[in-house]
Amino acid sequence: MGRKPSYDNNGRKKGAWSPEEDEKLRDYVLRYGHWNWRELPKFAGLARCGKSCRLRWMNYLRPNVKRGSYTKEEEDIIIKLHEELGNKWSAISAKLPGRTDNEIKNHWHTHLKKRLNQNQSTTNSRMIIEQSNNGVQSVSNKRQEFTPKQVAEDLDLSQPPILESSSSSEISNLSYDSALLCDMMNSVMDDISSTPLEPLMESTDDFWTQPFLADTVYYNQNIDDLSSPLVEGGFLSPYDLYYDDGLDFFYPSY
DNA sequence: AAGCCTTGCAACCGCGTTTGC
DNA sequence: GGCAAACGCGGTTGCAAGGCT
Repeated sequence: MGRKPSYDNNGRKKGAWSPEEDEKLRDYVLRYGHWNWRELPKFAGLARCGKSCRLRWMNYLRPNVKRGSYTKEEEDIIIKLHEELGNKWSAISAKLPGRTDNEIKNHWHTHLKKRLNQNQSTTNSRMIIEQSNNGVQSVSNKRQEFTPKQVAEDLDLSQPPILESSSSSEISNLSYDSALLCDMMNSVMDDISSTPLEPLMESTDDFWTQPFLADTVYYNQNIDDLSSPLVEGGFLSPYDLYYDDGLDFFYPSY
């Protein structure tokens, strides 16, 4: 998948990345970090623009980027966070360890949005059928559209423990409209109420709020494996490296 | 088997924000 | 405060793979 490799007017390569390019970029960033994306490709020996390098690193090469299918828990978190944050994909990805904003955005457009739309249309269809059967139209039934946000608000998703403890008698007291909405979101709600989101989110904050630290940790673990001399690796060091005790990043010394 | 259509996702593009001078 | 460069984000596009006819 992806785009055909091509070159822009400046002779910079566009399109799909080759394994060799990936290797160059990965090795370079693991060695030196992303000190300046614009200049980085020159030093790394890549005929790419900095933006392209950054994107490739962030979405594909970065250590701990999780590939593969989403778990239901992850999908539920995305749905819930999308209700709260809208299309703030980077904010959503910050709560999902190993998932990138681009990946979440793609997954949303190709899977989750579709799934929600199906649930929505199913619910609306059921309402129409039941209305015609009963000949009854309550005020709440007149609502044209049922967005997940409305459901979340109606059912107070911010307090899952209450839902978890809801008894069947309580549910029976809900209005006709709310019951249908409940039905629509049941699968989502079950997971949200039974999955403690906060600990998961808290546990991921440390990693995601310190992405470069994570890179550096990876670097520290693997620097010895990159045994070839820097210049032999096909790229140039932008600076002489040195560590300041107690600091976790590099200082350039031009 | 061949052509067309749909799907999934990598990558690009434009623009707003942040940072440094 | 103003400006330019760099960064980061979100929307959009392009294309390969698989499904369908």
